Amino acid sequence: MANDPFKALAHPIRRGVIERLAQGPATVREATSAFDVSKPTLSKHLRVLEEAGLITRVIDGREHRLALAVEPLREAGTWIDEQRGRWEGLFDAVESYLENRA
Amino acid sequence: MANDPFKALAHPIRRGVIERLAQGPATVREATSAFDVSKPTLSKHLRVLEEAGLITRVIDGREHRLALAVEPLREAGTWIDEQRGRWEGLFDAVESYLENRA
DNA sequence: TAGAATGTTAGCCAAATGGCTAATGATCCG
DNA sequence: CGGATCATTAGCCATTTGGCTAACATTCTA
Repeated sequence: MANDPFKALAHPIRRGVIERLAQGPATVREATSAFDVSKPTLSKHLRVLEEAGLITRVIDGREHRLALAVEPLREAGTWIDEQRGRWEGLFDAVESYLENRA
Repeated sequence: MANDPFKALAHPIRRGVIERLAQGPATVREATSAFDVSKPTLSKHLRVLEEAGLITRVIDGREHRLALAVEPLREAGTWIDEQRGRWEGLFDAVESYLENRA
């Protein structure tokens, strides 16, 4: 459990759902109406997001209320920032390495 | 061309290569020696990273010098930050929605 | 020049991914 | 009750992904 969040972000529809949920919680229908694929397909995408821990689900009657879970998103963002930060800390070394290693 | 960077980050080996390159440019061997898979497999992973624009390659004799290309990484990081930022801007609305919608 | 080193291509294969339809479950409402 | 609504499961299929071995191309070096 708590599957790879990067893998979950790999599909455009799933990123679209995240974008929708970032503007506020929503039901499945509200969160997915923008995408032109079948309901079962969307259901699968939601499952992937849920298993990655990126969204939470509360069942309320016949509706499922989805909400963004920021923590895994934060971790993913942090990972990216770290890599970028390290890289940008050694810009001197880079060009010389690429052009002509001593 | 300039394929989906998130998709490229979806595999742990590819993220590992990014981590290695964030510490400085490296040859293929240097960048991949930590991973216990065959050379052709690694070669494929590098191709994915390159097509996503996440790394650059300069061929120098028999060695290929790899370097991180920060720009797509920055864009991915920015996307995540934006979603998180929006979400965190409406924490009041969230709980009421989840618990009891008016 | 022969062999070692670096890396890629070609081709194969099993498993995962992403789509679909049909059917099901559960709930709301007239 | 009975139909409409919201959403999922089950099962199918084509494509993609990620791994492998074998073979090749290039370059360095003893």
